[in-house]
Amino acid sequence: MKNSEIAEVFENIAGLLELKGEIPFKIRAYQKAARTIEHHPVELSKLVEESGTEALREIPGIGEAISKKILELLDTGKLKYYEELKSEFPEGIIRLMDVPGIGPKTAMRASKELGINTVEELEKAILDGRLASLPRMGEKTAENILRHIRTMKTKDQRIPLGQVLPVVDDIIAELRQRTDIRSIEPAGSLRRFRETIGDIDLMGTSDDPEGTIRAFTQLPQVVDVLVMGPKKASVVLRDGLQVDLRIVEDDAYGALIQYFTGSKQHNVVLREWARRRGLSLSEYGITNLSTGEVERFATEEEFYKRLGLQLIPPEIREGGVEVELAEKGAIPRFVEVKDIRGDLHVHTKESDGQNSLEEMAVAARDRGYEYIAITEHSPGLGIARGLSEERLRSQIAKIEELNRKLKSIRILVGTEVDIRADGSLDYPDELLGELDVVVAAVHSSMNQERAKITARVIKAMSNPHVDILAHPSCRLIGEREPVDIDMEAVFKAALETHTAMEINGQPQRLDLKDIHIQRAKDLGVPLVVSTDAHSIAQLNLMRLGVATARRGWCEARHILNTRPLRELLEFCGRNG
DNA sequence: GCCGTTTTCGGCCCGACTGTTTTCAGTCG
Repeated sequence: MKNSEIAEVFENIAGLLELKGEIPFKIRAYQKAARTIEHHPVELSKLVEESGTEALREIPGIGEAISKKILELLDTGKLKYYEELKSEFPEGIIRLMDVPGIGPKTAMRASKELGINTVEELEKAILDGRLASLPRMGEKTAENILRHIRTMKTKDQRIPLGQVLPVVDDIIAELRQRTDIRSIEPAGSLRRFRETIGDIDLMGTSDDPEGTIRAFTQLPQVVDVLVMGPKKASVVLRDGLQVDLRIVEDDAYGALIQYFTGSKQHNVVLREWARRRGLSLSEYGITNLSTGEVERFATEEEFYKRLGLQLIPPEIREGGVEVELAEKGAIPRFVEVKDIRGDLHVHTKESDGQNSLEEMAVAARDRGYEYIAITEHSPGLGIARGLSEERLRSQIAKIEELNRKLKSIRILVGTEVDIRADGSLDYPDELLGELDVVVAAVHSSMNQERAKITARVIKAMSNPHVDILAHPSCRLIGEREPVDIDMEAVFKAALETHTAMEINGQPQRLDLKDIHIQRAKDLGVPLVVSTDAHSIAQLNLMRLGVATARRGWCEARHILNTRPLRELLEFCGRNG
């Protein structure tokens, strides 16, 4: 049983306990365990297999009772406690609580008194006025719930990060132009670079909050203003995205951005931690519980510092071990975009890219890179104008010529060679041997069963010419599920065959994903961060790839393309 | 149900909003 499935069971148990009216702390314990398991970098089945059943207890938030339940789930695929709990309630009732505005109390009353157990039945009961007749319910509440049901139906809940970033950049640029806003930055899951985003949260400081808020609600891309007060507004953009802007006073900025960056779980852990030390945290500052005195903070750094903690990078604020480590000063400096010395996966016009070879190389040079690998598709990918052997040979010649011309950057001859269904590669070994960098990737037969696709990919990695496995899971966020591959086996093969795993910065890919990156890093698997750019502009996706690496706790030393050219070529088995 | 530089028992994050109530329950982030 996978971690995500185990987490779902505990999430559901928490929901059922809420309906039952259990004490909130028990409910929170299950919720916390679910979150922790969901973000755990190692499959618990592997963990138990390799380190024994006791290893579960080491995970924070997992004690005796929950570890027993995990073992039962791993052994039998079922959990007696969960089955019994489910049987106490009508089927499907916890889904009612997915509707904003419906909590456990309302869900129970609706079910008991009105026989409502699905969202459809709920909608009907609102329309014929039955819901409003319940105690503490009224016309207005019912109407709001109905509105939420309708938006749930039309709106995709979460949007891929990459779609949101350019929108945010635009808004920030316009606000800077039109108002006297001083600092402005995103908070929330956007600042943490989660792979999908719900709403956009922006925070800033300004001498004229009201004027700034007004200008914000009047931006051309705004179609609807939901809330507008003196310090805060919520608007809806043309594409349906909701954006909140909050203007705060300078000396409150630190505590507020900390609070709104989250994650929720991180804040809970941080507040529990502070409470044990006699401090109470809120979005306004830090209260000393014995004196009642409140301290305010202009920056987040000061806020964490007052708690005796390192500044915790937003990317890892998930409510795991980060607070504990920050206390010991044990959070390392994570990789940054400026550490990256080159991009190892880009396309040009020759295959399915938009810019010429020289344009890409010059753009890379202008970014300050030392090297860039041109990695076109191979012939098997006809749809992407994959290069025939002859065309690849002629590209090698062109690159050699360009290398003589452009002095300050080294263009590496590469390929993104297709891994065929049987694990063989789409170019002969002899030709692959002439290249500086060989990136291999799966682009077809993605629904092969687990054992088959795992063996296929490992076979390709075992080819001595292959240096990097690109987008290992092949997922497209919100569009295509990852292939069913044994990632742990792939990582072990990577160690044996000296193959690097790619962290692909394309917004719909972000592949490897955060928890796999963390696991690969812990195992010592070499990693690269690449953009898979199909245009000059996409070279900027490096920031997404790097943020994803940071979510996997990577330092520069874990990332191959932070190394100088000579070391990189050594890894690839070339001598420069 | 979890956890321990106050505790192996008795705590457990904090504040705001909304609509329904006449002082607050329920929900949310």
